[in-house]
This record gives sequence, C-alpha cells and structure tokens, in this order.
Amino acid sequence: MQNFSQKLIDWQRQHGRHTLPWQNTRDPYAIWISEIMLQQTQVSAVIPYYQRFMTRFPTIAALAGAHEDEVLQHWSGLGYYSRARNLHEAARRMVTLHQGTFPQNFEDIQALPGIGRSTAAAIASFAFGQRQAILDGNVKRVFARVFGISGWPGQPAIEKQMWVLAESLLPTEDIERYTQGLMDLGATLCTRTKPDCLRCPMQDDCVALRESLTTELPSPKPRKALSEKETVMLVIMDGEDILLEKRPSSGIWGGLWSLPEAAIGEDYAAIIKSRFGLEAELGQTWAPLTHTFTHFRLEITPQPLCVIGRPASQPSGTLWLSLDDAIEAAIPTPVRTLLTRKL
DNA sequence: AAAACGGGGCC
DNA sequence: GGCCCAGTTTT
Repeated sequence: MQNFSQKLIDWQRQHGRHTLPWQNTRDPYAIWISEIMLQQTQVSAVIPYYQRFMTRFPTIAALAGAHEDEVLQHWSGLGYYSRARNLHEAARRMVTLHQGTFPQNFEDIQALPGIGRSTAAAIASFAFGQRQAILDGNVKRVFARVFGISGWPGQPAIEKQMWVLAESLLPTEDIERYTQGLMDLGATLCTRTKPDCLRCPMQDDCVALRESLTTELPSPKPRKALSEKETVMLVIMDGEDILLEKRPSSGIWGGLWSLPEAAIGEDYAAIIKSRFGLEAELGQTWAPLTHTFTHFRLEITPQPLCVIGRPASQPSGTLWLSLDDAIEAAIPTPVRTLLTRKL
C-alpha cells in the first residue's frame, strides 16, 4: 500500500510534531541522545533532561571524556540507568573505533551498546536520510490496527511479518518525515486506549476501524498458563462464631481478616492447638472452591473444626465473629463465598 | 495490580 | 534465532 506512506508523509507535514528540541538537526549525536532518552520515556519527561544533557555533553568527545558518575548524575531521575551507561560506553567506542565520529554504516550503528535495530534505523533515517525501517511499540500498534494484523506483536512470527511490512512500506523519498510521521501517529492519535480515529489520516484504510477492532488490536500478550496452588482454610467454629485471623499487611489479601491457612495433609488440630491454644475436633471437609487470580489458580479446601471449651482470652491478631458479622467484615472474596455458602 | 516497553543476554 | 529478563510508567 503505497498510499499509506504518502498519506502519512502529508499528515506529518500538516499535523505532526516539528518543534521538539531534537528536531530540525541532522547531528547524529543529538538525535542519538534523544532516541535513547525517548526509549520507554515520554517526551514531556525527556525535554528538560535532554537540554541539560546536551549543554553539559554537547559532543561525542565531551561524553566520551566524562566520568561515568557525572553522566549518571545527568541521568538521575530518568530511570533505566543502563541506558546512560551504554551511552557513555558507546561514545567511548566511537572514539576508539570510529575516529570520534558517529558511524554512518547501519550495521556499525546497531553494533553500539544500547542501540538495537529500531533505534539504529531511527538515527540512520533522521541523521543520514537512510531508508531504514523502525518498529517500536507505537509502530506495531499502528500496523496491527491499520492492516488488521492479529496476534501478539511480540511473538517472533508476527514481529518478523511486521519488519517485512515496515520495509515494504518505506517511501523512496522523505524518509525522515515518514519516520517521524509513524512515531507521531502512534504517539498522538493511534494511542493504546481511545485512539482519535476521526483525525487519523488512515481512517479510510484502517482495517481495525472498519471492523470495530481498535480495542482488540494489537492483540495482548498471551497470558501464561495459570499455575495451580492449593491450600486448606481452617473454619474454626464455636457455636455460631468463627475465628478470623488478620493477614500480614503485605502480600496477598494484605491486612484483610481471613481464615487461618494450612498446607494439605497437615495435622490441623495440632496446628490450632499450637497457634491459637485451642482444642478442637475435626469435621468433614467442605466442598473445595477455586479462586482465580491473574497469575495463578488457588484451590481452597475448607476444613471445619469445632472447638472444645473456648478460653476467655484470644491470641492477638485473631477475632471471633458470628458468621453474619464475619461476612460483613473486610475478608477476601473466596472466604466470603465459602462462608456465604454456609449460611 | 498488571501490562507495556527496547535492548541485552543466554541457549 | 528464539526466549526471557530488568526496570519503570501507565492504565
């Protein structure tokens, strides 16, 4: 679709971003610094860092000659500090391997630490006008929607297909504007949520828009199969009352009141004797219930126990409540489910 | 709390 | 070449 590139170029000319601090230069060093800062970091956060960094380290030589500490200081607050270390190391390699200049050969650019295929292509395109394809998260989203490509774009087969597509779409001229347009479209209109399709230059061509799939595409990363865990919850009863235990404030169900837990096959009577000082008699286990979290499935087997002679005092962090009150308390959903079943 | 993200590292 | 991770922000 040759249409795509020309429409994108025209759109970027009229509606794209043109005044960012790293635009309107062909200095590969300046473009490189900006591209690295823009990895996983928003434009608004990058701007002040970019300006301070470029003032202190205006050239490859300035960066290569600096102490790593000072480079990191100028990065402080941007996060992903390996980017800064790679930047420093790459500048030093330019000095030793490339006579202190920024390499123009595409493979040489990509061989520098911290520069992968997409970042190398962005630099080669903006600084040297080379016809190289970028493919970052924004571009993958645009492609998935416009061309109706389903499947998670991180999947090797899909990603490979997208690289082929990205290369096939490259225009023969205006590569810089095209590359910028791809970035601008993904960043400003074809956003992850609530894309602004009414303003999009691709609205007549976009498969996702035509088929109402903009929320489905790009396909999300497949969830890995849920691991299975199992636990026993002790339903310690004294007449109408049951014993709740406060969970630690961190971790699952942090701070909620819950049923005491035990591992399968343990001696439950012995456990409550040692943990709570209670004598109790085992009942028949209740029907298990399964609770699904995002990352695992938990099978809960409720084990009822009837206490024999409840002491006046109760251990700290525990609470006797009537079944009715317990259900109203701050308890985990599956605990509420299993108590409700018993009402 | 979970997903998303580009590059690096490991087989 | 394929798979997974580290580290951080966004939803």
